[in-house]
Amino acid sequence: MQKLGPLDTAVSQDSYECTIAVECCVFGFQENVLKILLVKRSIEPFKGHWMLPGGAMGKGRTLPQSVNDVLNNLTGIKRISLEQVACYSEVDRHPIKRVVSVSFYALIKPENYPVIPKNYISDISWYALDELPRLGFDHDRLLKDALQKLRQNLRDNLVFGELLPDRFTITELQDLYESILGESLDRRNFRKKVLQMNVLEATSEKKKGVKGGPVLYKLR
Amino acid sequence: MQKLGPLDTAVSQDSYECTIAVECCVFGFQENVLKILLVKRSIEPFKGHWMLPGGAMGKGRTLPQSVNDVLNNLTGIKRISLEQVACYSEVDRHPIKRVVSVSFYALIKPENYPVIPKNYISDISWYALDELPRLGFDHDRLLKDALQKLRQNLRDNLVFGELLPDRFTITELQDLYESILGESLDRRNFRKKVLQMNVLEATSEKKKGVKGGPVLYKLR
DNA sequence: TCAAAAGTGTTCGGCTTACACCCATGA
DNA sequence: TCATGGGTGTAAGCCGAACACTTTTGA
Repeated sequence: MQKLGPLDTAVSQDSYECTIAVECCVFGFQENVLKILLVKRSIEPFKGHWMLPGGAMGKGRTLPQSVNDVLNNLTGIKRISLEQVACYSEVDRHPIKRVVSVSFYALIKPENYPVIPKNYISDISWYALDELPRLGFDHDRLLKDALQKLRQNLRDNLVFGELLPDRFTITELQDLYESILGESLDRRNFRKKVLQMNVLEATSEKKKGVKGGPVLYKLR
Repeated sequence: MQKLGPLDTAVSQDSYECTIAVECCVFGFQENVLKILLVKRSIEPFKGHWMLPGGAMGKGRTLPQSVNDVLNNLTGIKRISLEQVACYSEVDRHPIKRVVSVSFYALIKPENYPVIPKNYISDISWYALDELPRLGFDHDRLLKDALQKLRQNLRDNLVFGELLPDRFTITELQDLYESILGESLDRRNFRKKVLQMNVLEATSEKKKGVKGGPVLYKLR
């Protein structure tokens, strides 16, 4: 076993310090499919590769704050809420230096957050999950883990963040669920289930421009 | 919003670096109750306080490796397997310097891992969960989160690590479950459930010295 | 022999699944 | 008017919860 640097988190002066990065899987729902926000790097390493937006934790900033900082600095997205996924510490996960990353996911409505590539990002785009490019670093794995966590949370809780507009039909909600879970669900059973959760409230409006004239719901 | 130190995890030379610590909730099952291994600090800050064993990540070491390093250096425990719980990044969680901690939990048989206080640890002890002292730093919270994760994993998977001896009775297994979950379970339902999971195998032996002569089981 | 723990089966209710027809609306 | 999607109910199977008596063993 390797000799430890510091035995104590409190007092040792010779602590080995290391860059902590945050990486964020920003999920959005667009054209009826679940998408993930990717950015293209214009610098080495992994120049020209698509990847999850990420960057170093700021001094005096917590990890969730840093995710917001990073997103704002790379994509223009501001103040979104996040869920922690996991921490990645393999020594060689970054080709140049040691970086420990903490990954997060977020659920947003793309139409509320116009994105622009900033700083070293040359391109930015929402990708459907089944049309993903190969990602830089170990972000394929990070994305896989985040999606799994999202699915788990969705099954447990019915939290769909702010992926839908304020008023939505049950079919739209079902499309969202199917898109996230990657499986199709029975219409009647789905309706029964979400209605008896008692979190939806029917409005008096109906959705126009679609056959059948479905009732619009809102969150209670 | 605060200016970011580095915008890029890859190239910037001026990255803000910070100590990463690991903290470990080592659970054991002793005298029929779930216990947690605590150590008493002999140095400031929190001198004289009980806390979870923890320490800085080592250079060139992953987080799980570092947990093992730290445990070995503080308690003598070697090579146990770990589950990641969460990452804690509040700026003031350490009174002297900035530390980001990643917490883990582990399940071991205390009789297999004799513990001794080493380095700056003045005392070490297994505590029942309902007799806990107040812990130093934010370890009360870390422990609470770890216990919740352990319970969740237990409900999902039937994984009880190596908390039990090789041969055990179903009642012993049930005692373990009740102790971890903090609730009592119906004997018949519990038996049915674990047996139909098909992970237990009855041996031809019966446990001696206990009334009723229960059959000993082992993991399949 | 008696006290304590082991071992065993059934019933009930709720939840999930599967499934088909009529209605409202836009084209 | 017709094609599309919206809206609805019921039956079957599965799972978890509740519950009592007999058997085995140690004391």
